[in-house]
Amino acid sequence: MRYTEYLLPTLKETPSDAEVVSHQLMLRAGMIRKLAAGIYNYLPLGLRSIRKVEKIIREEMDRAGAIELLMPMVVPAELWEESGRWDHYGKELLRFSDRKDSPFCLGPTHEEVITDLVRNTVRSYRQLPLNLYQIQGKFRDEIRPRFGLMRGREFIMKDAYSFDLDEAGADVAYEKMYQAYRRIFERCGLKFRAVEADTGNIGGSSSHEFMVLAASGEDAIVSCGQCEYAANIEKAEVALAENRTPEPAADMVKVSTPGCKSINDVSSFLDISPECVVKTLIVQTDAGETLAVLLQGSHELNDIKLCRFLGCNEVTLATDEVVSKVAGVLPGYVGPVGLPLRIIADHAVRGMSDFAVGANESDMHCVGVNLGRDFDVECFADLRSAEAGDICPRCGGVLEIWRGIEVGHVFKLGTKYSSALKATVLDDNGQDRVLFMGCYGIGVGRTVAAAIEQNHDENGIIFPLPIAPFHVLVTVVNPREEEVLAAAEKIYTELQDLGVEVLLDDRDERPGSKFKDADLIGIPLRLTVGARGLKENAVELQERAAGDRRMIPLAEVSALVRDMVVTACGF
RNA sequence: CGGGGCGUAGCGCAGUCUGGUAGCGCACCUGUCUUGGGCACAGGGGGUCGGAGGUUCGAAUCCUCUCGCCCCGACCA
Repeated sequence: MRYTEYLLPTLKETPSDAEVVSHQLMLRAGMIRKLAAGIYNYLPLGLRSIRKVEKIIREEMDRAGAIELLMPMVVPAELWEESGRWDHYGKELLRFSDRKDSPFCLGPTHEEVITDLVRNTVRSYRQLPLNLYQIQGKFRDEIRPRFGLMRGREFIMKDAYSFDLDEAGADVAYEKMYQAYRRIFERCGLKFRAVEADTGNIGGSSSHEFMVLAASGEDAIVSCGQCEYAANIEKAEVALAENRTPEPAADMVKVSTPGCKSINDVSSFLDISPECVVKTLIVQTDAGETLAVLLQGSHELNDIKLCRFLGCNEVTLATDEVVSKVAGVLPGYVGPVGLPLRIIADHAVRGMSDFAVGANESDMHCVGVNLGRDFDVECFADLRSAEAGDICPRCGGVLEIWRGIEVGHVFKLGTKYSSALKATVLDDNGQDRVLFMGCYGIGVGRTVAAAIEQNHDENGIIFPLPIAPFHVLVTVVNPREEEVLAAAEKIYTELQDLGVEVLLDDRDERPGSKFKDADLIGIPLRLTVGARGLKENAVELQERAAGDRRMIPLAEVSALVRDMVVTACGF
């Protein structure tokens, strides 16, 4: 492709409404343009990158035995009513009526449609297992679209749905998808982790998220330095410590702690470590219960674990007013001794003795407090979030914390949709059997955005070769010099004949502008053809990632570049 | 949906408080010049100041309503 015949509108300045780097760079590199909140045009350069990801996905899905189809984006309401989600999905589901006033929605996900298709077309267990996928535009009327392609309202998604006769079959399908996903993100050239995830409200028993590691990621994940264990922080288990309760050595004493409302205040005022303080959090559930949760001072409450433990949907920290009413004191001085509430505690508290707690009196704490002697708790549970340095719950190694961007998610759905929509087949005994399903999603645009989030510098994007819009950029230093232009065009043609995707910057611009644009759009390999090098019969090769430059003889350059491309993405 | 902020040329912004001929940088067009890290000079085009109503001799500026967009929270690929 010749730059002068292409549409590649780069921006020198950063548009003010773009907050995160990937969004800024995609705008500046001329990959996307916004049409409305959360809705984007994919410009030629951006589309090329997206198509690369799609191609890798297709190849790996096909390899794993999945079959591509395409479902409509517009879905009749009756299917959603049948699954019960028409009433439960909320405003994210964009609803509208056709000219006959029949209700429809734009599909934000396609469990209903695929299940309907399968129940109408698959009759026998002999047609199973089946895994159907599509790559399609989705629409979710997000409350708050943001960060460009990272969280748009309209977005491109690969969604796959597996159908099996029984749970064991579904497990096999799940494992195949898990492995396919690993290959997909490896082939994209991304650093990622597959983590155990909370199943959220889609339901189902087991689930993994695929997280592209990036400092700006919205999710925190933990992974073990020694073994394969990795999990979303929402779900990461905390290994049980030895938990022998040391014998109390001190008497409980009330001490004055004026103005000490936080754990840090208390521990530094009393000159003890935060690990010797127990914090008492008053929480309220959506079921209307108010209770106290005890944690070691330095630990963080994990409200998802707490919800799961309590069997409720939501917990919130009680307001100052509520705390005053139930504990008789403002937050900061609440403690378990004499507290007239249900009290549960994190496992770590079980191993503590002679600790400090709030005294349920303003500006007062108690020290030398001990479980069992001074107060009791109803039970112990895993209620805190894992931290860097914690012991791995699987192998005893040390846990690390990373930040990640969720680009893929695999779920075991069980029979939730198949039973709601009565998707059954006959088994070998002629009996109706409800299908076991799995669903598997990848955000295609988000994967490109995450790749940029993970791979950029102050000058622009640094594309991993397998998903770069072009493999190589050939910069013509001065296209007005005939020998220079001719040499560049020769390389351009040679490379194309070798199957290399090349962008020829033949613009009559100053070299500086072209180099700046080259850095911005992040094509991994760059050849600079100028009079200076041609005198030596050579061109300069620069890798965007490493930045170092070397001169390559004209006669060798095309083959060398082809080899580099083949090595990186094996086309 | 709750809280905060912004709409002035394609992009980035000033001007708004204190009403008085709509500006700057970049980009764009023409010409000359220049060509290994966003040249230089000269000339030029481009705006119903988000929209509607109001106050006023006069509104980008003050008032009312409205639309759009961004940021912080709960949701998700």
